[in-house]
Amino acid sequence: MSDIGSPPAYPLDFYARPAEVVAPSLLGATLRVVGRDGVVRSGRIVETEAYVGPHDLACHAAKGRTRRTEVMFGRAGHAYVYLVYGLHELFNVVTGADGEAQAVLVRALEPAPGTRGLGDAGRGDGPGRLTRLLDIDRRLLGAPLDRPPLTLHPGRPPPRVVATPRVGVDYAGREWADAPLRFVDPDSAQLSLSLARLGPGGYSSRGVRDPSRTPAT
DNA sequence: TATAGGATTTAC
DNA sequence: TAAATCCTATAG
Repeated sequence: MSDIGSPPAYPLDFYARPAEVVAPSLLGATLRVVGRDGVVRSGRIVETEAYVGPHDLACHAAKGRTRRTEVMFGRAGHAYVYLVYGLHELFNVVTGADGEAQAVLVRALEPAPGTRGLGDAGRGDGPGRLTRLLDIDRRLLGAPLDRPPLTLHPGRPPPRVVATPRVGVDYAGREWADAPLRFVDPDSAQLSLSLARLGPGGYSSRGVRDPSRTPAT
């Protein structure tokens, strides 16, 4: 099998940096999966979130080291996949030094031409949608990202990157709920939430509190 | 053992 | 606006 047309996968030490550094650097990268049916599916990442460790109250590692979060406390560059709401598999990459328990959640990607899911899954604009599209589930928990069936490859970085608060973590308290740890390519049409353009170079995300306004209590 | 709630998506 | 659906964490 030839891999001509795509650069080699990132080495595992690429991920051994802080999550808030790795997360924006993954925008534009290509995530590739060999599905259970042997079909190769891939897409260009356009939205990520950083979960920076046990002190981050939105991070699963804040609950301590459990069987579910065990892989987060391990080596960078491995997959942390878990089930939310009893329905959706969410895909993360472990980052940072050993034991720091950080991860980057991949929230949206643009499907590569020809990439389609097993059923009718054809969209990549959401953390649950993209895993269904690429056939990612917990069978890949702990899998390294530098070899099949799961690989991440350098791609064309977006011209701009916008940071916003993370989605769905209001329970974590204001400090962590408001921290700008979500990174998006604002020029992509495949984001999990739409961005409203404010002006040249200025963006605000729907659902994101405007700092110039008084926060609702 | 029982119960509540979640890094979401979809349908009514 | 609520259901779908199951795993984890916490309480008893």
